[in-house]
Amino acid sequence: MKGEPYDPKAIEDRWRGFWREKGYFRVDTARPTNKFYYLNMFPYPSGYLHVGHGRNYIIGDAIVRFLRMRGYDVLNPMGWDAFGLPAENAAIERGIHPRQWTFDNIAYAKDQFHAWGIEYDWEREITTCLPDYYRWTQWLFLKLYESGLAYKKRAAVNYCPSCHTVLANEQVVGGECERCGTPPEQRDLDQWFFRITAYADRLLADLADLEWPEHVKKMQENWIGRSEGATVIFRAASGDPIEVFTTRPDTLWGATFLVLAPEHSLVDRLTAPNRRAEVERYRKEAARATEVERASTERPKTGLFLGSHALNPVTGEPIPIWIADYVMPTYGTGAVMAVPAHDERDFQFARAHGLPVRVVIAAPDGSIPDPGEMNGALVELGTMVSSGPLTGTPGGEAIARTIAYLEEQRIGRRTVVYRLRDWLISRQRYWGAPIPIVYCGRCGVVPVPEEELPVLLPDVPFIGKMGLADIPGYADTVCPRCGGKAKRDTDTMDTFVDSSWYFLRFVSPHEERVPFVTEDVNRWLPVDLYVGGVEHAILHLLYSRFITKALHDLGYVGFTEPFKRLFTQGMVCHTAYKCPEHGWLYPKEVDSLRCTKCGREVATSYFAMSKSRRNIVEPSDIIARYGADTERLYTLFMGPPDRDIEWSEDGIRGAWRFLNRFWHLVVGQLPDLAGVEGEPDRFDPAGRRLWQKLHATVKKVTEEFEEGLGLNTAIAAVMELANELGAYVEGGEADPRLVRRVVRDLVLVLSPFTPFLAEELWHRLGEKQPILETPWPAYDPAAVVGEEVEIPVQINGKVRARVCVPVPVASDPHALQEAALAAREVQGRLEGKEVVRVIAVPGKLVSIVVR
RNA sequence: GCGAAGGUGGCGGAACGGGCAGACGCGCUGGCCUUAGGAGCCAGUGCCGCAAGGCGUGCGGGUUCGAGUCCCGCCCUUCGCACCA
Repeated sequence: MKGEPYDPKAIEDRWRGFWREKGYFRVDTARPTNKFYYLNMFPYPSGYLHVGHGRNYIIGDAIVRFLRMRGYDVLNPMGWDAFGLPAENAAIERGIHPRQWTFDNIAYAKDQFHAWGIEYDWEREITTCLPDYYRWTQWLFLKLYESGLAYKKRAAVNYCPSCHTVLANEQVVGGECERCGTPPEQRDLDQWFFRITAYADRLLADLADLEWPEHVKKMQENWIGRSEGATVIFRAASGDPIEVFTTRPDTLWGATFLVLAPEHSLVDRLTAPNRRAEVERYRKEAARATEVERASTERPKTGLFLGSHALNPVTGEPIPIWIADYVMPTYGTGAVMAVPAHDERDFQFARAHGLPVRVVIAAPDGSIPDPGEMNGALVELGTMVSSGPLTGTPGGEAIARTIAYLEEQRIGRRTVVYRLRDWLISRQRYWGAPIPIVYCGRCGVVPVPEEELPVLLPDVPFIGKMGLADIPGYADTVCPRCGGKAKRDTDTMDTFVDSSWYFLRFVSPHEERVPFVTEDVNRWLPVDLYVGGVEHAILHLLYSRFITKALHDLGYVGFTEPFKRLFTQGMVCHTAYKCPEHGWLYPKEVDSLRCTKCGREVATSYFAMSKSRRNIVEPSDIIARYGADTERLYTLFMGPPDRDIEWSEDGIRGAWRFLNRFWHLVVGQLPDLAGVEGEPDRFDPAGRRLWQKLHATVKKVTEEFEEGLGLNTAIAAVMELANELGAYVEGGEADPRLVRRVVRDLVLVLSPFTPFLAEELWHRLGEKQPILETPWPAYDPAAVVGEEVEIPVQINGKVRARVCVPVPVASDPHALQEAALAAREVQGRLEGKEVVRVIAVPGKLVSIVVR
């Protein structure tokens, strides 16, 4: 290859500083004319960012550059989710303070963004671990406290013994601690909760209006888990009322026993004296079983009779009361009425323990099965039988009429139950925002007055795993109300509280009197496009929605949803090597698929990049070899942004080669383009094809940015155009005005993907106005269509010929049909055949059926 | 078990509301250039076949002039949820 070589290092060093100097990524939030709030989920600063993290921000930077060229005032801020356990754990390992570890990482990550050509308005930077931010996290806590949405209660909570702290329900994933994989223990502790359940119905209903991926909405819907049914009151022989929740009140006449969770508060009172020892033993075992064991469907249903009875409120019959660990203490009322004939779990339980089965719903065919013969529950709705006054009620009305009956008889009521639990936010760790509460012997629980915020994290040398309770003197304070001696709450808040409102702070990050200015956030939010990983589908996204709604109800914001449109990008996977003896290996520890330490064969597999699997690719290596533009282009090209993709060394070379070809193509044309002005107006056939391709390409790229975000195909389209331009200039007789126009537009449409290369070539083309001040190229829909189209002709369903016809002919069915039938190739094929039918689809094809 | 997404060349992946399957890129093959190549350039590349032609989008049916795309019945993968009463 002749000519000046493509030197990404020199080019990238030249332009990186330029964009920052020009302040292209700053926006005046006070006076937007055409606002767009683009937001990437902010990173947790845990060491350096790898190319997988890069994907998120590269997608964002490309979109933001596009939007700027389209004339939007784009707010595209960045910050750091800087509190949290990993910082403490890393600090313990390295013997340094979490603050230092965090700020070192932040400094490094900022350099990485800069190297990638990803620019933000760093004057808007938010760091959640700084007092000027967490002061407002504490303010948020106080507002929720004042309105009754933050409360403290003693409850059985998940405690992670490895992380030394309690966890929210959402942070127990598949029965394990979300962070470290340890199964949490149940502990009875006094903890702070946010009353997210008060918003369950709205969190569910408002999903409908969000432009979010369906599966993410579904996950939230499942998590909230609404079910409709009835509460029914049974009365124990002791006189105690036992409330149960059921979605099938119509089966009440078939309830032949009750089952309580072992933790149910009435178990003590309902246990017969002679069964007490056994019951205690069972309860202990249930408490010991992990959540996963207990929730396993495989497990046989164990249970124990308490030795007492309750009355079925509609039949008046005494039925036995059992406890069983398949009944969850936290769902519904923690007690169920068992209807073995019509519920699969109850059926299994009844069969296992010899309990009676009574059929009260007819089978779909109208028959009434013999309970002794049944080998499964009859769960479909059906006509009620043997059900006292409601006997004969058809399945469609059964539930509603039973509820009406229960309400009339005052033995039950319509009830809606949610699976969602209140959000447990206390954490017994150091690196978080202290809970701004004081406990006074005289005044009780006293919130720290707003004007005394922030309650500062004590600045102490970091000596290991500890919470604020371990720091001498921290808890000692005076009561803000009476001035007497008092103790501070020694817990910090879940870091998801920090991130549940940061998108508000970005609009006015330096505001010192309030966390955000209502008028300003109302102008900028909801976020127009929020991009991040699907791993936050429930946690962060649900919490943020809740906090937004709460702030709305308190009058602080005028909107009820934080993120109008959500896009979840896929993860970047890479080969991981595992030696049977030495565990995960770095690629350099593997030679010919054998471990260099022990020579044993290693297992290879693909996983999302992570430090623990030692399969990350470092951006600095890639940038040193190929430049940031190549990494950016490859990252976007290798697959659809919402899907997981596999990083490949060969693939990145493809991107590198394309940029080299493009560079040489454009640089090679520069001498011919000097002084060329004006738009092309007359075309030869090759020129006409190129002209059409140009408009089609601009259209394609524009639409991908505006709609589906299929940036991989947008890049493919740009490559096609570049290839065609190459062929056109090779072909001789090139019109310099056309070449100039195509080169210009190519550089512009490529600029969101490879901004350095684009800016350099743009400059060399003699353009005075930097790319980010230049409008995105327009396309002419008429030119996209072109003047002639090739129409395939099918004979009996197979493509046998192609005809080239002018557009007006192609769009007229009759003319198209005639043109196709007249074509020589077609004629030859039709000889001796009878044409049965001809279908001409304008602009698409002609299909001929022959016999 | 329930729900969602997906299954297309050797690989990553294209294909707007039924209308040319395999765009773009990787890899591979052949050639050119080079002292050299993990560089570059040119050509080829779904499969079978010398060819004409035939076969091809997980499997089996169906609708249609025409199906990767729609319908019915399965299989597999991934991800959620999972004794939720």
